[in-house]
Parts: sequence; structure tokens; C-alpha cells
Amino acid sequence: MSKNFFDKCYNLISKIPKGKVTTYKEVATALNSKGYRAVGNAMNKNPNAPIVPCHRVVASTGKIGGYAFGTKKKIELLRKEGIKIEEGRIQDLKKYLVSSKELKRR
DNA sequence: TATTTGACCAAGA
DNA sequence: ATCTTGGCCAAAT
Repeated sequence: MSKNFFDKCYNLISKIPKGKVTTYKEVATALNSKGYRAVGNAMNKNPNAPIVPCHRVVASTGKIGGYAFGTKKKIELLRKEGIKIEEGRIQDLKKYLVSSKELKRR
């Protein structure tokens, strides 16, 4: 069960389907919080590497954000899932975005 | 207990 | 279209 902030983040992120993404902000919002940065911290500190698809969490500006194993690797993974990225930026973020509402339900 | 540190975000002197 | 700035929150120091 998830009781702390970090675990809640991991739970939500696990729901993101392949080929879609969400943002640090949406995750925070889904937790009724404004702790966007704290979400990033959760990813960085305890990536739960292969278990949680933390590469599907990007910045709300469309930029990729960081990744424990390197941003380049993150981009590759996203591309592999069919997401278009150019100049380190997601082309049509809206199209792939999973909203906080969608994260909340279930 | 207080301060520092981020895989952030929105607005714009 | 970029860069800077001030504000956000939870964990770690």
C-alpha cells in the first residue's frame, strides 16, 4: 500500500499506458498537491527502475525533463513507444498526455 | 528544528 | 522564441 508521497507517485505513474505520457504537474495535481518538484525528486531518488515507467513523465513545457539513466535514454524509450521528439522536445504533447483526472480514477 | 536541494512551473520587472 | 525569476513541495542534510 502507498502511504507516503513518493509511493503514491509510483502508483499513479504505473497506470500510464505505453505510448502515452504525463507531466510532473499532472501527477502532483492528481495527488491534490502543488509539489511538482517533489514528484521529480521521487523519480530521481527511487526510480524503481524497471517496475515503474518513469520515462513517461515529462515536463509540462514539452521538454523531456531528466532521467536517472540519462535523458538520451529516456528519449529513445519514448520514441520506441511512438512518441515524436525533436530537439529534445515533444512535438504534440497534448496528443499523448494523460490528465490528472485520468490518473485519479481507478 | 532549520536549511538546502532538486528529473518543476508560470509569468514576464 | 529564449532566458530569468520567484514560488512550489517533500526529503535529505
